[in-house]
Amino acid sequence: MTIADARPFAEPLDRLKRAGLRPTRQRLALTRLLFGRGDRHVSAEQLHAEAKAARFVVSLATVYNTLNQFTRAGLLREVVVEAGRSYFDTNTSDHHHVLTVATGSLTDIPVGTLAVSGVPKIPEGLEVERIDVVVRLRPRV
Amino acid sequence: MTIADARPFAEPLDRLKRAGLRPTRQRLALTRLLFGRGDRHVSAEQLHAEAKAARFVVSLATVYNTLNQFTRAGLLREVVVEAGRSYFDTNTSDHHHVLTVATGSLTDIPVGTLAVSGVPKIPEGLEVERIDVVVRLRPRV
DNA sequence: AACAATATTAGAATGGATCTAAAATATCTC
DNA sequence: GAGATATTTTAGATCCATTCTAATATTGTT
Ligand SMILES: [Mn+2]
Ligand SMILES: [Mn+2]
Ligand SMILES: [Zn+2]
Ligand SMILES: [Zn+2]
Repeated sequence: MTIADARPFAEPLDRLKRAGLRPTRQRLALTRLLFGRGDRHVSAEQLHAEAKAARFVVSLATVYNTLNQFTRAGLLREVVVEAGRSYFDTNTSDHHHVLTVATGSLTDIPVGTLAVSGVPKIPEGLEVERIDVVVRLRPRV
Repeated sequence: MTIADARPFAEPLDRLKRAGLRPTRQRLALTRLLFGRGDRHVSAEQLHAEAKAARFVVSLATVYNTLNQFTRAGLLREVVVEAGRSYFDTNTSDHHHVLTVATGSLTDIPVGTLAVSGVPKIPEGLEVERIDVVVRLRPRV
């Protein structure tokens, strides 16, 4: 067991500090909710509701600010699955997703499982930032 | 040259009729704009502006209605690349996309070029509806 | 403690998308 | 073609996720 395992919040907070974000009460509470229980895919509204349920009142504006700052700092990844709603993913590794359209539930495909081949030549001056793969599921007919 | 080549609007309109949609003036005009010049990826706002520029005034509500009806009828495919905006794709074949994030421009990857392997087992009662792949490009550092 | 920098917040504003319900148009029946 | 019926179009209202504003609060520094 490493020190990181024993203090699961230490690493994100270190990265926060390195990103120039002060460890405020709000950011600490949201960090605990986000990173306290394994990989998650949450919307801003969901996280806001969770904070309220945990008796930690934080404004929706701060939830959005924090999620966007964390994303810019590389602590989170934004996943867009349908127009008008985005999920924030605590798993920032290079992985892909399965979306059950009917329920809106999003799950990870383990890293290294799914592979993409035959990516076309990229125009001069540009490079691949990321490849997003979403496997969309529907009820079997 | 086949008859379909000579009458490029005939096929979409036939499909429209088969889908139970009356060929109204608005739907005809939008069909011409959508399918008149090769594969396209347009937003509702864009199409609305194009109609206005072509001196065919149509309400934004009708543009949305039409795009959604066409999508349900299989004439168009909806592509979600960023939260808050969706594109309608006149290419309904099984293909993938390259997104230049900085400009928002979306281009097709030719069918058969890009391949996805290692899709995980799908839970009982569900099946793959579609696999969306978006190659996101950024300026080279 | 004093000060400057940064963060939080309520509420307003934005913008894409959908809804409403009344007027217009298309199709059907005779 | 006339009249009846079904569908479509439309302006404007409404929705809803997200961002913005600008006033207040907290944080880090000296
Ligand atoms: Mn964002
Ligand atoms: Mn839609
Ligand atoms: Zn994920
Ligand atoms: Zn396409």
